[in-house]
Amino acid sequence: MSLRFALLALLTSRPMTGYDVSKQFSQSVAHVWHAPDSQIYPELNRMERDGLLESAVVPWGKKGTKKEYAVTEAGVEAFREWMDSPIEIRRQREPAYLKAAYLEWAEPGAARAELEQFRDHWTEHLAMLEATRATLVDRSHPTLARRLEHYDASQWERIVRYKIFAYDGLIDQARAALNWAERGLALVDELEGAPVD
Amino acid sequence: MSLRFALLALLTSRPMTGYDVSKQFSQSVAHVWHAPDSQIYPELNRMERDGLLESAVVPWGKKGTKKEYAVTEAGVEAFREWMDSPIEIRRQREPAYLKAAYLEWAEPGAARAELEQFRDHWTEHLAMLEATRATLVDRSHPTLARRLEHYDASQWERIVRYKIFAYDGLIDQARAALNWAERGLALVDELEGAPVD
DNA sequence: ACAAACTACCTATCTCTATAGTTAGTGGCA
DNA sequence: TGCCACTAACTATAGAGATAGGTAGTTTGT
Repeated sequence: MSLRFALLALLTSRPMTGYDVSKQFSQSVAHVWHAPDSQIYPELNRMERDGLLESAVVPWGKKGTKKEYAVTEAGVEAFREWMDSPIEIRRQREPAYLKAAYLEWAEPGAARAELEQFRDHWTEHLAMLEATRATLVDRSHPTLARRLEHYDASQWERIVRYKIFAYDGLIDQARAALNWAERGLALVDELEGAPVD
Repeated sequence: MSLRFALLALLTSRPMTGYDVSKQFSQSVAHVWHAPDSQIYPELNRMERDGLLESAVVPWGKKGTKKEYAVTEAGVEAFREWMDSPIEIRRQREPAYLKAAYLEWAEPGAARAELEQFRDHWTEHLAMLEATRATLVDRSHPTLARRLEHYDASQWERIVRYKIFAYDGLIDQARAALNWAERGLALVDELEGAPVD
């Protein structure tokens, strides 16, 4: 159900076509709620059917058209209602930690490769999060900039601080994961002997 | 797909009935990979069909019977193969962080309630993880104790250290989440004014 | 003039998850 | 004897999500 609200969150910044949504999504909301375009298009349709969005057909080139979605009053209301209702707690589901608990079954080389892959993934992810956070701090983030236009300047600080707060949480998680992977690599070296090469 | 391997991991400690699995599961493997019994029973059947498990019918009381599952050679092989293959990276999907990014839409009271609920959940979860970690350190964890029986004492240290390592990672994540929630509550107070009460 | 890359918008299928049941025997106790 | 909690093992169903396609028009470069 969160996908619906992730899309509403994005569309409150400005009306967009499905294609825009699926592109913008991967650069912002997807950092907290990933979804592929094959989920986005049908969900936009359902949201229009449910009255949360309304669409206008916009010409594109000579023959082409595209559909631009805008959030309706009902959509804003639904989003606000979701924001004010308690969050669902997600259950732990982490293949990396599952594997870590049974690492005595793995070949030392495979154990090392896993942890390195995990470390590299989080290193990259962390860099992306920090870069995005920086564009929030200096307000150059395109979606944020568009969003602030609807508000009085007195509200800007408040809006930006919440977004930075969310990224700070993601960055903490990424740092913790990274640090854990490093310790894991040291542990494998200690228990299995340093790699022979 | 990880459920299958989570079950295999648990069943390598000793043969169990479906019921035992679903009970033990919630106290150990579920900390890294949660699943309800309605997923466990059908998956055990499929695993038997695929030759990873074999079952023996055991009498229970006067008329009752139960089915005890044991991991087959093929099951051990499949588990080892999974352990040696690269992990799938999970995509971010965190409703709490999604909401946090748009907290300017929430009523201050609702924002506080969310963060308090999140904090309380992680406080409780952290306590459970730390308690479980302690039973690994002193080797009183029942599943661990049964598992160690199959191994030479020289291997015990190695096996236990990996399990503690996994819990250390989970504990780090829980601490980071908790700390983030506390900072969030302070931020709400700063931006929306302290609660009137 | 043509290809390649990009914009736009889906569809199909399979698996995974969540939620909420059902049926039946066991063991204890009042 | 009846009741209740527990053990045991599912089933049914709907919705979410992953993966892998497809089709058609547009823009840009050669």
